[in-house]
Amino acid sequence: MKKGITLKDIASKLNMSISTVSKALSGDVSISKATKERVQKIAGEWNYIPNEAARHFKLNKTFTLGLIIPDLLDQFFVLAVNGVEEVAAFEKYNVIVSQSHEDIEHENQIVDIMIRNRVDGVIVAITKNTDDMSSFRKLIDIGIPVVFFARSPLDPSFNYVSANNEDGAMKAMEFLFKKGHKQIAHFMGPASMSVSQIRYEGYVKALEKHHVRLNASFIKEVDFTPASTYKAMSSLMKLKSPPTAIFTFKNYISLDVIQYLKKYNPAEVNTIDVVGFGNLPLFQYLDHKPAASIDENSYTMGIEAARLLFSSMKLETPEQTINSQHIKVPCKLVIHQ
Amino acid sequence: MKKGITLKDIASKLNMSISTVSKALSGDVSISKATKERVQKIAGEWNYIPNEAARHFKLNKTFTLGLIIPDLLDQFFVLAVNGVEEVAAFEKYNVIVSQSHEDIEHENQIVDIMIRNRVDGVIVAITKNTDDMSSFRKLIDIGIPVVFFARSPLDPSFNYVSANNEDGAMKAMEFLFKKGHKQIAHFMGPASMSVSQIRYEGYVKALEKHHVRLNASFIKEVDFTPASTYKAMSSLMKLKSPPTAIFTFKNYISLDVIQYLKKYNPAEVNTIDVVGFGNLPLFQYLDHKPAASIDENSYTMGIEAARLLFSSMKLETPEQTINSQHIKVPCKLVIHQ
DNA sequence: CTGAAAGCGCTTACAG
DNA sequence: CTGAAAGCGCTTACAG
Repeated sequence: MKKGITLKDIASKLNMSISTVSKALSGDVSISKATKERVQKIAGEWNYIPNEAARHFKLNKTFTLGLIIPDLLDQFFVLAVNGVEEVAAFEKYNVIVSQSHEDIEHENQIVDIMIRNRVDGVIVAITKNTDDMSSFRKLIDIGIPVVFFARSPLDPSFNYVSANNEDGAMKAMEFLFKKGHKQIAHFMGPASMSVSQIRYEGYVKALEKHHVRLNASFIKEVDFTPASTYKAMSSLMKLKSPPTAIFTFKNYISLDVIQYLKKYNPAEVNTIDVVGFGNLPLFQYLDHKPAASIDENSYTMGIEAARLLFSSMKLETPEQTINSQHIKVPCKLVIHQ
Repeated sequence: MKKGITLKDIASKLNMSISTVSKALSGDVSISKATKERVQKIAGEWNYIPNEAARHFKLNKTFTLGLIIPDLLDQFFVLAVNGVEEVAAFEKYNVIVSQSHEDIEHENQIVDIMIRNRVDGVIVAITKNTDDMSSFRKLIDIGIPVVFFARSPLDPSFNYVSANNEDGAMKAMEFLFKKGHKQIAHFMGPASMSVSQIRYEGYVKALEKHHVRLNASFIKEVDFTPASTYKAMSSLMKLKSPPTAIFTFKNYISLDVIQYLKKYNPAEVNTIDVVGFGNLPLFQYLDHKPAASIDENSYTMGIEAARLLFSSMKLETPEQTINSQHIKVPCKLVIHQ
C-alpha cells in the first residue's frame, strides 16, 4: 500500500486544522458552508479516500458483522447471506462471511478471528455438531451481540431466528394426509440439533391429530450423507408394510431417497411421495421431484436475523440484552409439478 | 464493545513496559524466556485478545483480501471462493466476499468500499457487462494488487487466472465429433465477455480441424436467462436441418436447452447431445443430463488466483508488477451417465 | 535483555 | 465558526 492522501495533507494545503477538515468532510453543522466547499473541492481533486482502518481503531467500532455459516454450497444458506447483506448494506455495515464446513474446531477458530478483528456483531448458523456454546458465550461476555439463525441452540438464553419448524412439519404432514397417506415415515436430522427434535415433534403431533399410531420403525435418524439415507431406505423397504410416503428433515435427503428408489425400487418412485424442508432452485430441472417442499424463507430469516442483531447492537447497556428474543419465520408449503 | 484487556494492562500488572509485553507476545528473540513466560501466563489468565483493528492501523496493512464475485448462488463461484479461502487461511489472511449480482454499479461500489477498508489485495470475477476497467485501475494505482479470474478482462495488462477456455471448447467439440455429430450448434455467452469470444474461437477451430463448414445460423448469443435460451432454441429447431448437438457456453444454458426440448421437442431430448462448461454437483440428480461437461476446476482457479495475488503483494516495488501474469488452468472433459 | 518515545489517521470534547 | 490537544492500542527503531 502506498500512503494515501490524509486529512493532514488537505489541512496543510488549505492552511486549516485537521479537526476542521475532518468536521467539514463529515458534514458537521458547526463548519461554515464556504469552508466545507473548499475542503470538499480539494478532497475531490486529490481523490481523498478516508482510512477506515484508522476510524475503526479510533471509534473502537469496525462497522462489520461476522456471519458464520456451515457451507456456501448449500443454497439455503446463500439466500440467508443475501438477506443479511441486504440489511447490513442499508446500515452501511460490511459483512464477513466464513464457512465452518460443519466442523466444530473450525467454527471456534472463526469466532476467535472475529473477536480479534473486533466485529460489532455476529450472526451464526451453528454446525450440526455444535453442543458447546462457550465460544459464543465468550462473544457475548465481551460485548459482541450474537444472533443464531436456522439452527437454533438448545439454550433459550440466546437470541435466535428460526423457521416455524413445528408448523412447517405439520404442513408437510397435512399435505401427505390430504393425499391419502397414512403410512408416513420420517427421516429426522441429527439428534444433536434442536431443529431435528422440533420437526420430529411436528411429525408426532400431526400423527396424533389424525389418530395414526406412531410406528417406531418408520423413524430414522440420518446425517445428510447419501450413505446414511440409503441405509435408512434399505431398512424401510424391507418392512412387511413399508411406508407410502416419507417426510424428510430436508430436501437434500429427499433427493437421495428418490435416487435410492430409482436405483433399487423403480416401481415405487412414482408412488412414494416425499416431502421435506427446503425449496431448492434446482428442482425446476428434475423429472422426479419431491412431491412438495416446505419453504423456510431463508432470505427472510437472514433479514430478520440481521435486524435482530442491529437492534441488540443499538442497546446501550448489556443488561437490556438479558431478555433474549426468539423470532419465528413462517414456512410455506410449495407443491411441485 | 466493552474495553478489552490491552498490552498496557498487562504491562502495568507486571511492572514492565508495553514494548516488552508486545515483544514477548510476538515471540521476539530479544526477550528473555522468563519474561515471555510471565507475560504469556497473565495474557492467558486474563484472556488477552489482541486488537487487530489497532494493528491494521499501525502497520497500514489489514491482512484482508477482497473477493468480488457475481453470484454465490452459482456453485461454480463458491468452489472458487473455497480455493481462495484455503490459500488465504494458510497465509493467515482474512477474506471478505462480496457479490456484484452482475451489476456494474454495485461492482464499483464494492471496489470503493474495499479501498476505504484498505484491503491488501483484490480478486475479482467481473460482471458479464463490465467494460470500464477504471475502478480496478484505481486499485492498482493506489498500490492494491488485483487478480482477475474466470472472466478475464480484454486488457492484457492485468493479472488473471482463467480456464484454458480454447482447449476446453475443443475438448467439448472433440467429444461431440467422436460421437458422430457434424451438425453442431454453439450457444455463446454475451459478446461483451472475452471468455465468450475465446470459447467461440475454440468452436471454430474444432470445426476447421474436422473440415466442417461453419453454419452461421448455428451460432446464437444468449445472456444466461432461460428466455434467451428458449428463443435461440426455437429459431434453431425451425431450421430445415437443425443441429444434432449443441455446445453451450455453460451448463446452466444446457439445462435450459434440455428443459426446452422436454417441453417442445420431447422426441429429440434423447437424440440431441448437449455439452457445456461447468460440471455442477446437481447433475447427479438429473434424469436428463448434458452428455458431458467441461470441468473448469474452479477450486483450482481460486487457489491459483490467490497464489498469484500473494506473489504480487510480496513484491516490493510496484514496477515489478508491470509484467502482468496470465495463468491458464487446464479443463477436463467429464462424460455423464 | 528492557524501556522510552514516536507515530500510524482519525474523532471529539473543550476552549476560544 | 475554528483549532489545539488528547487519545484510541499497537509496533518498532533506537538508546541504554
